[in-house]
Amino acid sequence: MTRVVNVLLSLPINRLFSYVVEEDVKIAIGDYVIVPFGNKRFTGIVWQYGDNTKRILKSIERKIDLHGVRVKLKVFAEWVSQYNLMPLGILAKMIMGGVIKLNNIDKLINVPQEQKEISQINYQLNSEQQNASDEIIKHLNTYSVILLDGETGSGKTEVYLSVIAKLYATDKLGEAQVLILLPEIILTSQLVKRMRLNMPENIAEWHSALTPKARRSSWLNIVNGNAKIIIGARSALFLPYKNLRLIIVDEEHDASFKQGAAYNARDMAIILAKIEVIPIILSSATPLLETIYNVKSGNYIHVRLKKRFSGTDLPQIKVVNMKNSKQWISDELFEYVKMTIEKKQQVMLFLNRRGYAQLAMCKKCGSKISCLNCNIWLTYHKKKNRLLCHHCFYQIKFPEICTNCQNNEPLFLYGIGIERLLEEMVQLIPNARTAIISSDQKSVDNVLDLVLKEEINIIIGTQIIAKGHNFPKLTLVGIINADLSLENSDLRAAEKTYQLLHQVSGRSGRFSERGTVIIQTRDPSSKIIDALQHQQRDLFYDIELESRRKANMPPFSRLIALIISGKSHIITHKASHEIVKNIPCHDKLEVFGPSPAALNFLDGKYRYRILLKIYDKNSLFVQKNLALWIKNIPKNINLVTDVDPINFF
DNA sequence: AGCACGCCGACT
DNA sequence: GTCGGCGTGCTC
Ligand SMILES: [Zn+2]
Ligand SMILES: [Zn+2]
Repeated sequence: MTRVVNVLLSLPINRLFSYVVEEDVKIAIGDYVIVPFGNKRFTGIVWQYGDNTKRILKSIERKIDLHGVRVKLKVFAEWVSQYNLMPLGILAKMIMGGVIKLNNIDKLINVPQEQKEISQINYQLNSEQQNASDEIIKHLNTYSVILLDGETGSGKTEVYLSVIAKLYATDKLGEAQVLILLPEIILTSQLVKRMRLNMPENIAEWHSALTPKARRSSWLNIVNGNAKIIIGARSALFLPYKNLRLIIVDEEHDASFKQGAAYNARDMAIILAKIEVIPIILSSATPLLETIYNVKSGNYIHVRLKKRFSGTDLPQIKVVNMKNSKQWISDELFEYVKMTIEKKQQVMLFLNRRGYAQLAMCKKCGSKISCLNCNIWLTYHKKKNRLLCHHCFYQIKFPEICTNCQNNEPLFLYGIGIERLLEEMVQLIPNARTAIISSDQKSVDNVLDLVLKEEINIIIGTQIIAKGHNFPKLTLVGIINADLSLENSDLRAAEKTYQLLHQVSGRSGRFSERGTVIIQTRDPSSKIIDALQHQQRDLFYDIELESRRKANMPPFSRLIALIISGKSHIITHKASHEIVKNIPCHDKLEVFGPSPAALNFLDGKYRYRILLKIYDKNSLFVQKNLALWIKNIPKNINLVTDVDPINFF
């Protein structure tokens, strides 16, 4: 009898391919194999046993002699694929970590596997850390979600180390592995350095920027169990751990855990913990609203980690009403900046808008210059003297005459971006030494260096300066437009503003004297601003939760967004309606749309959006039936699904 | 994802 | 005439 197996290839295909296993070949589920595919060869994972079909099958070329994928990881991969509506093959690729490739198989299987010694973990806990650690340790033997609720400066790393030490002490086989998931690549190297002091031989780093050699070494050590602590970015979730016993999600509120329409790594980490029946620690000083909701519902365990010297360094928060103001920088902010600089201290100004001006408009005919591919205005960048589209790559030289009416007066520049903010600051304060930290910069290290050397006294940024840095001289933070983040169609806009303020408060004057935060807003009486100003965290969460409850938004429902796009407006519009028509009535499902997407024309394509609201917590009704609903839409229509979306572009 | 196949516009 | 653009379909 010929044996047949179904193999998962690391291609973006949501199906398996059947192969014959030759008589003398030993193959088990989970094995890595090389197979012929088309006129090429590929690596894949034996996913299940198959039946002999009528079709003539090719044979498995050979098995790669490595420890195969465990059943629980397969279950996890299948769940992630189904829930997030992504092809299973993508998960094969992430499991293999870009390491199992045809040209380097021998570098994987012929390496001597020396067993590395496990070093003693050294740590010191203060009483607050000890309490938190004791509380977490109670839950180490089963699936549980623990919120470690504490400030950045409260020494969470020490708590992690103590919990990890306890885990190893109770692990008889000495195989336990711990995954620490971080939101951004830049953060990994800091923590890796810190952890290597403790366990020089047993730390593995994982993220997309590793060199092929480092990647291979980390992957092998994760598979063979030499790596005990794995510090990684989101893709580290899918690696074939030998014996994963604990997951720690650091800064669980961070938006980087979900990238665009892709899976949410923080949420998937919880699923992995559930499948592996292991504990997961979510750590943050400003937890997600959803996390707080789950704490209140008794689903998550709440462990508080208090800061030792809290109270003394809370900044003073001043709210400035900009409602009828014609200026970008209020008199209050100006006075404070001037004062701070005179005292030889540093200022940070935050404005989430790149470029110089939001749009350019003709003074005579009022025509505004927009992108040819997208339905948005072009942003003026003064340094380049160009108008750029922030949603595609379109850009033009700044025109000297209006293309609409040939008027040769200079175009009027409307709105403010960080370049213009910098210019105004320099005009207002002659001895300002400024630097920009913008989200389109590749590295901020040189700027941070200048800040630390005090060669800069005003930092202007679109984002909060790289985490994990302390600036003792930074005593004033100004938020130029607090309303901006509340209006950009983001489910977590209010939360993000709160997080920003919190980080900023922690940043400002952490050491020497009391810092000041100035918030400029057009709506100073809003409840959110009020809760922020008085740092009433519980009040903030209560207000936000109540507004979510009223709007039936998450965590009181779950969302799935469908973005339908195509080059023809009519066909795209028609296809969107067709999809909605195909969705059956269901008492736990509400359908909104189709409506033109917030970006209704992007990159040369018309875009419509359908929003599905699901009231059943665990139902996969949409995931299971979507293929049926979209079966008949034309081939030239593109569909993107965003499960649990956070922004609504 | 690749890669082949095929159909239409524009250029020697 | 044919060269090459990409839209479409298939890979066990
Ligand atoms: Zn004009
Ligand atoms: Zn554009």
